[in-house]
Amino acid sequence: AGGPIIAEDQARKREMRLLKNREAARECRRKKKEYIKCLENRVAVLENQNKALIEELKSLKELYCQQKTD
Amino acid sequence: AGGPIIAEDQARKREMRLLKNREAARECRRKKKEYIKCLENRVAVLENQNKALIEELKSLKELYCQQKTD
Amino acid sequence: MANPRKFSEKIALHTQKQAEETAAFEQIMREVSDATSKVPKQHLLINQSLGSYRGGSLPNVNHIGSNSVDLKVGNYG
Amino acid sequence: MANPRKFSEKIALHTQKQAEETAAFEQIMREVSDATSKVPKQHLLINQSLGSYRGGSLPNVNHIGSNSVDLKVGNYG
DNA sequence: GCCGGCTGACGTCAGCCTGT
DNA sequence: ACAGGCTGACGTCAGCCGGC
Repeated sequence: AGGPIIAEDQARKREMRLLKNREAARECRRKKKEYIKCLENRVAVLENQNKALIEELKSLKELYCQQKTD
Repeated sequence: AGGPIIAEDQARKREMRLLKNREAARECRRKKKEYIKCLENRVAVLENQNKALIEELKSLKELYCQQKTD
Repeated sequence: MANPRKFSEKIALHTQKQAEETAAFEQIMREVSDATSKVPKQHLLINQSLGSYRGGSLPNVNHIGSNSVDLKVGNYG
Repeated sequence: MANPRKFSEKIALHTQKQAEETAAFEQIMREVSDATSKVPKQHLLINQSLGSYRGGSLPNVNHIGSNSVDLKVGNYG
């Protein structure tokens, strides 16, 4: 009868799904890793900008206070 | 003979390792998730501080320029 | 050493840096606020109403269950 | 909408915000630099040697293979 | 040395959301 | 409704590194 034939089709369908999901999982892990690197790099950039802004604020404050005493 | 007994010990050793590694994997995934949340929260905090510092720098610059014209 | 393997140490390093940077941030904000509160010369004008408005909406990383701490900045007026 | 599921969209949002913030950062730095370069009154003193030193070491996230861009800040003197 | 704790990477299952 | 793409979470294997 046609039973085993249908079973073979379902088996191939399942293997296809597993293969697709396998590759998708690899790409997903890669993207997640890249996202973490993006976050760490963004933290580093914001850190440097914060330090530079604070230093600039200190300098400008000193200039402002010095000029205020004139 | 003592063959099967040794095999049973090795099997229990293996199951013990698998169990330990299972729980370790759960805790590791939890810590990784917490680390990502930490990074995202840190980015948000640095973002707000950056904006506040830029606004403060703008205000102080205007005050400095205004007083410079006296 | 600067980039540990364990996630616990990474979190510890980030929280420590965040605490230090927040302290330096609040300190410089207070210093600038104190310096600008003392009126320049003897003008005595109250021109600080607009121009120093800090009311940005917070980024809101996850909105629920994000364990966010110190997200909003204080008003150093 | 603000917190997409796909990692690609998250990365895109972060890179976009980083570009905007970097532009605003460089702009305000140039403005302050231009405002301070014009000597206050007619004093004409060169007192800008010390006090505006920017030479911090960079955080250095991974030191290898981190694809770090725009990590160092420029010298707006 | 070797052994155990943590983590990187894999494949699989279950679930959400979008487009058809 | 239903199939398909992405991702969250699981268990397993392999590998690194610190402590015994």
